[in-house]
Amino acid sequence: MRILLIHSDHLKYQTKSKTRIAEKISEEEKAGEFINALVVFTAVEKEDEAKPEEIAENAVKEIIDVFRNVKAENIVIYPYAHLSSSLSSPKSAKTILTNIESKLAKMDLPVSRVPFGWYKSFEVSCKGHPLSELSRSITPLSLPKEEIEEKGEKSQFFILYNGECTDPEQFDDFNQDMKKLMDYELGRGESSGEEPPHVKLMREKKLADYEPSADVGHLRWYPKGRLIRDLLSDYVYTLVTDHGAMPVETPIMYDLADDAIRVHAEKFGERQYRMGGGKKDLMLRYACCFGAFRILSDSFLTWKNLPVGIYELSTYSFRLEKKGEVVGLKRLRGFTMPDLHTVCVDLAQSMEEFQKQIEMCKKTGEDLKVNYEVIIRTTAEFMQENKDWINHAAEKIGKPVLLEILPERKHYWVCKMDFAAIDYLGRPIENPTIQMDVESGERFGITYIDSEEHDNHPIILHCSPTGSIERVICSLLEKSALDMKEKAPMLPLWLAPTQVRIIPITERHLEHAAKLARELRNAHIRVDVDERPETVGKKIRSAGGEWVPFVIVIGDRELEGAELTINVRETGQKVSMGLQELIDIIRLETKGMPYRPLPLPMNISRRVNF
RNA sequence: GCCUUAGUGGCUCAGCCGGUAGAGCGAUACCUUGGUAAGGUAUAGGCCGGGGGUUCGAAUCCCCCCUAAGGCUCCA
Repeated sequence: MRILLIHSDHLKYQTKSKTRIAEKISEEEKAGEFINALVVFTAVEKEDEAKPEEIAENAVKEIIDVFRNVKAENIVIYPYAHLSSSLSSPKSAKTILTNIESKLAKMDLPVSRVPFGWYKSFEVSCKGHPLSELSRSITPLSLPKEEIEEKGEKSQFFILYNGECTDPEQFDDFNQDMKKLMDYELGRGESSGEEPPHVKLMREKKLADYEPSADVGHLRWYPKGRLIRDLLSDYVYTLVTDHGAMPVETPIMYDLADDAIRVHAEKFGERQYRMGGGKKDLMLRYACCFGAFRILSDSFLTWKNLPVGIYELSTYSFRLEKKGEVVGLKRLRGFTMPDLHTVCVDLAQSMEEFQKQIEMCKKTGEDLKVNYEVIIRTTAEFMQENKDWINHAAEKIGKPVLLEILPERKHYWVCKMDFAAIDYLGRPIENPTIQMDVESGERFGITYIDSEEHDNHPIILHCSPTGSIERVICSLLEKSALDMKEKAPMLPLWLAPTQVRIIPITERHLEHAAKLARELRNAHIRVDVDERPETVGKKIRSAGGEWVPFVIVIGDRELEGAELTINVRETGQKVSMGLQELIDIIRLETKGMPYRPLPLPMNISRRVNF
């Protein structure tokens, strides 16, 4: 918001004609005169819409401050659009201006407001002393931090284990990761000041890199990284469709003129990308909720349909995170999140579905070989009424779970469960999540017909069974950095860009190498051939650097016999076996996991060095 | 966003109390036809992040900006 403050001897105005957005006024409001008045010319801006309350409060503070300083007798709020080129909607402007007026009136200050949306003539005579002309930009940020945080009491934390609810201070049967998670949640994590290793790894392994020509927190993905993303996408797709969800795809931007969209968007405050462009004020989605809810509210749902899940992978979701918070794959401004929304008839059904989704989230940890620690967050009220259910949820995890109890409901959910991997530096990477949403059904006008033919608003579960794709890759890389202390780091076999590398010793072994490669490729194994004229030692080393799980050297011996010598990265051993045996081993280990072919030239010498 | 630190060939870094721009890896070429984690030789490659200032002279000193990392805070 921009304001221009003029300390005037007098202000006179007269309304002339209405504009399209004029407010209704009484006869006596059509003209006015004020003596010794502080005139506040005010333009409400687009960005103010996110935090109207804070803006009004800050404006009031600023006005009172100047008012007392100049010792005026009146305050006049004067809507004056010409102070800004990025105006808010007239509706928000009226709301904010009225709000400022009533706040000042409540403090018994002599305040008046000139009508909004009229063409007016006016006369103002400025006193001309040093403080008589001031301009200010009002932002929600100028509100001191402590005052924002004052609202709401603090959460309480407990450890849930074996049906017991214990004070974290009293509990000592922790695994290391849970201890780290708890320290972090309770705000007593210590930091070593190191860089998270995944950032170096994602670049070194040519998976992804920063893109300086985009905004902060948007990445470029190289073929190997893109392959891993695609495999993970395939994985989640199969997982959720196996659970009965229906995939959809929805737009990435939404019109803020829709009230439901705007209110849901405001949950994110300033962390949104806004777009102008034409007459519409648009936001970029920060999750798939918007599109999913719009589909659901336009659908005809009956109790017989429910529970029903719709699924979308958000390539991309956008969140305008603070610059200093954006890091590698852990925190981005553009990210890809699997997002499942499950519509349930009531709390009871959503609680039942919730338990199934816990199983699903747990399974992703097993399939990805990532250890999750779990936090259940709930409102005090929900906890009170559903103790057994929460205990049951915690028991499913099979190890101690952190429980956060919030005194009041601050968000759209009453209960959520977060699964976090612990990174190399001992900090959580929040991955899968399940949330029980009691608000959006009503807000988005989503209804279903129950068996008595009444319309009802459903409870909606939000679930991301893996968390964002980027964070999954982040967890995998962080884990491999931890592994590095003890053994050769690697990705799960089904995600390894190259699963088998063949190294021919000399030119005369090339043909045989190519033949083996063809056979492996036909067996749906990602295989490549390092036919560069380098020494065997060097090629072995370079395969090691790429974390290739199986390496086969082809020389005269292999030309003669059927047995191959295979370097197995996992064990660090050289094993002798036939080709079919290798194929069987790989098939067994990647069973049930998605496959995509190698997205790179099979010959190493033809590869681009990104 | 704020505070701290950093930015030098594609990558990792040295040079930084001012005086001709350095190394290793990688790349390219040639030699080597080599059996399990770097074979040899040569060559190319730089607006020293950008802009301004001080100076006879700036990668080096000063100011502003950009980008990155760490911390604060919030999240998937």
